[in-house]
Amino acid sequence: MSEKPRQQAAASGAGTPGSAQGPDRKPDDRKPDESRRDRTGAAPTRSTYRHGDLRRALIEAGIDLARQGGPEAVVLREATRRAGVVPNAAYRHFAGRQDLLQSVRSAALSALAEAMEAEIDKTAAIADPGGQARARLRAVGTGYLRFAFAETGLFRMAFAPLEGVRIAGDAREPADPANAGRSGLNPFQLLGAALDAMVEAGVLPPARRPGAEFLAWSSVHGLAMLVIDGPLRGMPEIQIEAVSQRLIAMVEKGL
Amino acid sequence: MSEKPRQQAAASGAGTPGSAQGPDRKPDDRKPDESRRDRTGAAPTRSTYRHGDLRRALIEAGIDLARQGGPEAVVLREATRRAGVVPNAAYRHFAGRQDLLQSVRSAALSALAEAMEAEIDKTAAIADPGGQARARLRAVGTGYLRFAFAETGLFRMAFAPLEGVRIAGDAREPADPANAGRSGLNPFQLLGAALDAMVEAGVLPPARRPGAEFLAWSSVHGLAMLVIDGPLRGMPEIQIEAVSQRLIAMVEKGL
DNA sequence: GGGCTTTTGTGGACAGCGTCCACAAGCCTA
DNA sequence: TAGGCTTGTGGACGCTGTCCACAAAAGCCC
Repeated sequence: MSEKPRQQAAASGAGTPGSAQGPDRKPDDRKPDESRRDRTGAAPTRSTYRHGDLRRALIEAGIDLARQGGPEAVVLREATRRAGVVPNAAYRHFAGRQDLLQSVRSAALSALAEAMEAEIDKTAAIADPGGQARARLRAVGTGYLRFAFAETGLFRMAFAPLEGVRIAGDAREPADPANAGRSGLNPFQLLGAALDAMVEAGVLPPARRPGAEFLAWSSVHGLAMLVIDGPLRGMPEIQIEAVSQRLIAMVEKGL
Repeated sequence: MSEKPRQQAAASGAGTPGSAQGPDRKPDDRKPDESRRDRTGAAPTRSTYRHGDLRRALIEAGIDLARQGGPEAVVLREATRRAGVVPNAAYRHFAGRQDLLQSVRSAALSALAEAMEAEIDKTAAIADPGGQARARLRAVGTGYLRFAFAETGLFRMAFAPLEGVRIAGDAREPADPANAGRSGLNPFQLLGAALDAMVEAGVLPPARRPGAEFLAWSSVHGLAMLVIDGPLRGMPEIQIEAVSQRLIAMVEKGL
């Protein structure tokens, strides 16, 4: 997993001390980004002074960085480097590093939502409504945990503290599309929807829904955190399914 | 404690751009630290070239920094500045920033354990063993959550990801005294002990203990995280007691 | 089309950070 | 008293985020 947090002064300067790519940085070595096509419809001109969609490129670079090093690996200068652009160019699209981070966070949250949706999709074939609703809740937990373990960097990015900003928004608030998966729901709304389905299918008493939501949120998120970098680190993935199974039992039995 | 807070790099450089305290840094403005007394037994000499207990001073500065800014606010140079020492001096006591952070983390963990113990102490007066055991578990949860909200910076410090280091150690492992409260137990061991007491008092079936531990860990920790910088941010503290109450009901009813 | 403004990227600079190296001051022991 | 060990100093390096002034491309209007 965490091999090398990448630069950031990390440990030793053993990697690339001075050389890097200092003086030979020319605008010509910029990679031919095709994303600018969609602006003019024509082929890109030879000159690449204008990047085309730098904002998106920076966010994608940030996601890549976050994927393999978490929030602290999202370094503004490195993102611009990958986009083939000078550091200051980022300030035309973001107020600063925090702003970039926030966009990367939204993307990470969206990725989490999609991972959960993928898991939910597998339950579509179940005919029995009650069984389907239960399987859906289980899928929510499984997707959440699987993502946390498979994409630890992105998961941490999704929940990094960031300058007094609320993360995913309350489940009762309208969803920010940037944080949502293809269904338009953010991760926590997906969980709420799963509980709604259980109530509707009659496998969860309505009176128990609020408490169940609370408990499910906390326990799934807490488990992920404890496993990722807490005392439970290194828990075998086989247990994930078992834990998700337990989750639904917990919710149904009430609290 | 801290005589001269100096200035703090904190957020942006917008505060004091240039001046700082450049050339007038003299060894004479170092505060007369009395901690070096215990080395010689005599009064400290006039010369303060030797600090006396720099390691401890740096950790304490780190705790102070973490308390009001979380892990990322623990800046090595600022810690040395507060200790009245040149940045490199830290390297005589710590391998680097990560190493300092780890020590600060241990201290934060210990503070958490002590906060929990303080809450536990309040339950000592209860006569009925079953009631006492239940109150103790409730106290564990309350103490954990209260600390998370009252000392958010330290709490985040306690659980910050740090170079592939396990945090509090497994509950089954021997306790690291540096992480423990006055009872010698770390936060998670305190929870385990509370569950043990419940089993012993006969209010928790032994077969349900493992699952209960899992659930209690995850839900309390997850709740704290979600409230601190997740979608639940800003939850009124009044609810904390209610949540702790729920926690015990949950554990007893099983999962 | 030519000249204007607006957008977007460049170049250079600054302070702060973590870290490394060589050296000096203090203390301890032979 | 001479040497050696520990601990703090001074100076440097490369990295970071951010600010400023300037230049290139694109859009707009006549």
